[in-house]
Amino acid sequence: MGKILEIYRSSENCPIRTVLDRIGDKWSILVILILGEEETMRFNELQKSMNDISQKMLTVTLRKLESDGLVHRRIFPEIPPRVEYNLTERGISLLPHIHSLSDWATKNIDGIRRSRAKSGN
Amino acid sequence: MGKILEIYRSSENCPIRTVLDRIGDKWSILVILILGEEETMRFNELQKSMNDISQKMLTVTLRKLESDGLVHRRIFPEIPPRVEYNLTERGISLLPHIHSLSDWATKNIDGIRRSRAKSGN
DNA sequence: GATTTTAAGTTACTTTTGGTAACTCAAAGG
DNA sequence: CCTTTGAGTTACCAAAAGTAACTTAAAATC
Repeated sequence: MGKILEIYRSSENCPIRTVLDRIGDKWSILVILILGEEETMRFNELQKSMNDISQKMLTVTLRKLESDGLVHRRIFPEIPPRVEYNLTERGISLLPHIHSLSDWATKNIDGIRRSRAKSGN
Repeated sequence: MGKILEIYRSSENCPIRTVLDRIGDKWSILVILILGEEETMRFNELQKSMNDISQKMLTVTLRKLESDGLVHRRIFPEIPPRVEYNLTERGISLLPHIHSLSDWATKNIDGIRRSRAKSGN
């Protein structure tokens, strides 16, 4: 029995699940990757660059990332409002791991699509 | 504008999203990590080691992983039935990336918990 | 000076995904 | 003949994600 499995069994306090439950949602990883490329972005810029996320889901996603200390939110007291987002130190430290995942995805997507087709999607 | 963002914008065929939409669900990464440690496991062994997944969700998760060619399913024609699961080559090639993510999670969990507490969870 | 535009959200509502509990199947054991 | 066993289904209920319309206050347009 490996170390990871033992941690999992005490599932109350399992770090991996605590973290993955959050960034394992539909949009978080995407936001982190985008902010990793663009440094600083405003709300609408982010939304356009994701191109199919709703305002509500972007708000929810950013608030979660903010509360985990992965993304920083800076409000300018202007009208119309201006809010800028960027990765925190912690968010930046997560980037390479997500990049290695997305590199894997790019390399394996053809094989995966073929598998899905065989099994009737 | 980086390469990744351009790929995202053509979101129909984006490899990263196609893959993450699947393994970004609640249980897939967990199953992959466990099968990475135990080599071969039966359905009920998997369920016990996850400790709070329902039969239905384990079935659904395994079927998706199978159809992506990440997990192999071997049925023994016995009664009561016996079904053994293990990672495929492709599944094994994904393991190190998931491990690096979970190492990050372990290192950062304390800081993340502190952030969450500050923001009122 | 009334109307529209603008950025960054809310709110109320619908649809999809996840979760629970009970049921199935066919043979072996008591 | 009734229960147990492993690997699931099925029918049902709750939670998360998605949609469309609304909000807010100033500045720009008519």
